[in-house]
Amino acid sequence: MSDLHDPVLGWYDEHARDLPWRSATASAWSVMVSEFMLQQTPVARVLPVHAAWMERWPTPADLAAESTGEAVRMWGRLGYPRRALRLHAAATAIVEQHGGEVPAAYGDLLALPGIGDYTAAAIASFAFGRRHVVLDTNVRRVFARAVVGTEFPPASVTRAERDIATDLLPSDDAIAATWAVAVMELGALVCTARDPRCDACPIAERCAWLAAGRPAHDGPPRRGQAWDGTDRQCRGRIMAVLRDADGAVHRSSIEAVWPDAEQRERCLAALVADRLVVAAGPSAYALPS
DNA sequence: GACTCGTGGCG
DNA sequence: TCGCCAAGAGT
Repeated sequence: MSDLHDPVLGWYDEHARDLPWRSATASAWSVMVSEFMLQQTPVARVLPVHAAWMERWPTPADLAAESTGEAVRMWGRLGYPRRALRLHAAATAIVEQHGGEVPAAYGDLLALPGIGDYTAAAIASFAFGRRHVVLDTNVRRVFARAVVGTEFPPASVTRAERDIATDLLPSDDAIAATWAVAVMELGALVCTARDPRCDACPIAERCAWLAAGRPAHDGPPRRGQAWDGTDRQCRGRIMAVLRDADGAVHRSSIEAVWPDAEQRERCLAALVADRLVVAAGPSAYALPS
């Protein structure tokens, strides 16, 4: 299995994108901000927001000193704005519990809001060069194809996947960290979900899926995410109104973007419960101050 | 495990 | 056109 290392590492050395959070001078905070923003969000959309964010809040303390509403506003249209809330909460915890420095230990990272197994391993690995299994959707797809021989990984992370990733993880910390980002990059650029570029793949000769003739996914159909008319669409409309306003907005402005009163009120209440929105008077709402 | 939670680009 | 998908986490 370890004969995958050299080709992947060599390919990465030649083809890695020059992303800001990968620069030699990038801070751990920059890496952490990028990981929050990249959760379920493509790199191209993260780039400008990450740059603006780091310009305005170069350290965790800078963000922690701001209101959560400003964090949500700066988050812009990245989606899943609760991530902005969690990033703000994580920055606050870093100031209060870690002297303002992003912790390097996986366990300390995992304890922060908005950080799960993937993000904790990613920050420890990418920002601090530590040896961790970094299992994201890209890595899972690469291993599913190259090692298992299936087009896609299971719906949720399995023990078998973790075992494969653990077996393949180089023993040296620094090499393991590069390996982690290299496999992820291979999944993002070559071993893509749709239309993979096997002709450009450094491990094509060792890929079980390619050797099997690229068999199509046969498991249960992977259900897509409904959107039209959902609460998420409704919440998004409401958040857009509040983001684009200077201060509080009258409820009539919110009513204008979602005709279904029952759903609108339910979503508004949920947004308030989530602390993404606060009531600003009897019939006005705003981002939290 | 199954659901929920935004947004927009691409084939 | 429209379904699929993008460096997941929390409940």
